Amino acid sequence: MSGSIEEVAALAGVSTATVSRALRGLPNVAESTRIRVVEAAAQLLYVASPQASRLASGRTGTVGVVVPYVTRWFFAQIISGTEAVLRAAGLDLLLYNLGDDAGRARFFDAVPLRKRVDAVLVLCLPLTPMEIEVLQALNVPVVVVGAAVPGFAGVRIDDVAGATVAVRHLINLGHRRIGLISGGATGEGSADREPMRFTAPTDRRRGYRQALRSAGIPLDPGLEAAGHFTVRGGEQAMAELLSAQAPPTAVFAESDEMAMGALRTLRRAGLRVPDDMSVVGFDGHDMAELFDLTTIVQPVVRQGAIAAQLLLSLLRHEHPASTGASGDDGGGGSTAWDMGGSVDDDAADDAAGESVSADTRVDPAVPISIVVPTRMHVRGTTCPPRSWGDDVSLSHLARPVPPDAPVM
Amino acid sequence: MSGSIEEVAALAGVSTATVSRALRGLPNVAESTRIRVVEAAAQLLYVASPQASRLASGRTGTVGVVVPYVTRWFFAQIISGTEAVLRAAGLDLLLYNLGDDAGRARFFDAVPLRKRVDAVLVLCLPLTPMEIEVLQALNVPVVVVGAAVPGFAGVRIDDVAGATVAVRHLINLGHRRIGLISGGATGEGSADREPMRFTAPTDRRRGYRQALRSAGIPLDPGLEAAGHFTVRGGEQAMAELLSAQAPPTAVFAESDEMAMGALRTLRRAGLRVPDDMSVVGFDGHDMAELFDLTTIVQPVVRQGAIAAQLLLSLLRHEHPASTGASGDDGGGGSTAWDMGGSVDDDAADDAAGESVSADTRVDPAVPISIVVPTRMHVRGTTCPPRSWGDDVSLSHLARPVPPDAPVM
DNA sequence: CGGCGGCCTGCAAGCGCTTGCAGAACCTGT
DNA sequence: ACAGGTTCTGCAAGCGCTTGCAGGCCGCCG
Repeated sequence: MSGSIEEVAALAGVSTATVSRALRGLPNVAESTRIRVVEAAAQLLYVASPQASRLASGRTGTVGVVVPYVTRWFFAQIISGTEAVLRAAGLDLLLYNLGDDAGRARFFDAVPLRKRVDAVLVLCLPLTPMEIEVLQALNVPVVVVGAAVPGFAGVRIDDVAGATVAVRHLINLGHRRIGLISGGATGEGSADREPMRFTAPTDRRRGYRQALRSAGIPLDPGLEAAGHFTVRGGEQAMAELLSAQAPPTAVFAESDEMAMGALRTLRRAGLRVPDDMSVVGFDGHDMAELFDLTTIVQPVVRQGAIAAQLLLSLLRHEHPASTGASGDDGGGGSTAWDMGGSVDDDAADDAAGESVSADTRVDPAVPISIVVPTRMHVRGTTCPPRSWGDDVSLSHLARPVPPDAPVM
Repeated sequence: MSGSIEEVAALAGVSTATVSRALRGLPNVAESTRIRVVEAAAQLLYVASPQASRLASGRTGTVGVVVPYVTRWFFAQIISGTEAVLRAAGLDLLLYNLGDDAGRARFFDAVPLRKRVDAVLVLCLPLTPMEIEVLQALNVPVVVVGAAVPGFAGVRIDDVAGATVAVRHLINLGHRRIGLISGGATGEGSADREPMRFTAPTDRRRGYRQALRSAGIPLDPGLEAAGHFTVRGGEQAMAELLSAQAPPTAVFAESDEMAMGALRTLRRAGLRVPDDMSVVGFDGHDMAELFDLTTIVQPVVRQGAIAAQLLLSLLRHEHPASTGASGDDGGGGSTAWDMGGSVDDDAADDAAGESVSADTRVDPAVPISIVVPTRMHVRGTTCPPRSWGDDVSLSHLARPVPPDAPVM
């Protein structure tokens, strides 16, 4: 097909070694030479063969991205942010779509990543010890988005805090009977559970409970309904809550999709939102706006971008040994950064911006963990309970909490 | 890292050439030898270096997938179908997310695919002649999904027919003033138009008009509103239609997302659906069910899968020369297959199943074009017009058409 | 029994780059 | 003017596979 490095070398009157160095911008090439080489390359429309470079250099120039389902809004968003950053850095992205439990097992059995990637990005999977081991055996940097996995660097939000803010919002509106629509695994062993076992549901449930507790509202197991982490799951959970003998006046759904399902059930039941029932979601799904849904917005595209940047920085600082925990500092914790708002963004996103600079690492042995902030977007699905006073019996127990009070 | 082919060769007591052949399942290896080699490889956990194979063989084992936006439901679905098939075939998928016009230009300028892929899959982009040329210069098979591009093989639905079915449904319900919510480019030159210029809007509009015409209903430009191919676009277009002096009693939206936007506008305007206004969408979006939206469902994941299979078959039959049009048969048309329902599916999907077998090609010189069927899913957003008879003046013009009459 | 065609296997020449090492050319300071 | 640096550049040895070609070994036909 198109020319090889030798032709360029010949045309520029230098050796292939010099062409290679010049084109890659290595420092030890005279500027005049570089210009000659670049021009020759341009003239021949030369593009280096990635296969050859990879073989010779031992770098694959590729990052593996492991995702539960590409089709889910959330993951597609993250991939989009990741792709932009990786491409800008000249890296290829190798996509692995798990699909289901079987696919997940197949993936971790076959480890199709061996010799194919320089780094791995894992989305939202709370990895099992065995899976962690498999990834570590790859001996490349690993970054996890949307889950905290011991030993691996990560980017995520604080689900507990986000959920707390959501529920506190409802409390402040005057609600006392607040339901939870949870995406957590239902029957522990049953085949009906959410296959990927995301950690978000658990954490968000924790945030829900915590908000209630700290407001002095007793927990009521009858106000917690669980289902799949999907629209349908939300529909069913809401139905379950409605059929309770003392239904809530408001619900917190652990995802926007579940919240949408809940809204549908409510509409079918002839209940009005927010008059009869307030609903809060979580995630900041594109469609949430369409439902005028109050929700906790997390920067999604940006988490993907940050994760990619983190990966790049790990790739640059590639240190021999230590692909996981091996810290000689006490404990095996991780360095956590809470990020305020700030600077530039390659991939445009919803909220404020963060960035990870190249040399921000604290201690190479301790994996970095970046926590990006969420914010509440109050829309039209929340308002004070219909007949404020219904819950008089409880209301004296609740102490109002300012919505922006520190969460923990 | 892990062993090389030589170690396997040594352990199995054969040459590296034999290991290579044995592991790839080439025919000329004695079965006993193959077993020994396979065992040795397993014992050493040997995995061939893709970089080395690729360099030596000249095949990249990679397919480039060019997509307007990964974040759009539709494209994510297609990618999912494609990924499954390609992975099963042992091919890697290199994702190119265009993002916007600038990204598109950048892509076709730099042609980042050169020397990197054995084939290219392009999603829904009506390619310009220049873009076609660029892809042809790659000299690899190209398959286009969701658009008919002369000279390239493709997989798509019949948008005109689908839209016709949708509108005919409304006509049969008794509607005579039927609006169109179009995603077509608004101001031709304006920066406000849909950047990617998909062909779906144009074709679906054509179907809309055709259905009206063949029912003897005169076209009314005042009943056609255009906007972006998004929820917001649908919102605005619906608002435009409502503000007309003689609003329609039903609307056909060119996508489910636009239909959702339309529903929102209607709700806000206090109109009830379907009583005051019937709405039909197009695509079979996951969320459509949530809105109980009547829509034209197209198999999306499956189109991605079929496209991948088509690509595989092109890769297998790789014929020298002819990467595009070069047919010696009269005309430059393409071989079109209309597919009925049938058999197996690697990637599970919505409706019936199709499959492309390896040796179905008619004439290597004429690019294959596969048309998959759509079907209408009638849900709750359509019903007869409120006051049947409002349009008496027009109704005598309309001749009812059975919903399942042949479309063309 | 010689020869011929098949079947397996090994040899070795790449595939097109990268990079350690060494040499050439050019500075610097003394 | 010379030793000791710097800077550039070229040499050539790989990187780990694939594959055309040739050769060895058999079995079988004439």
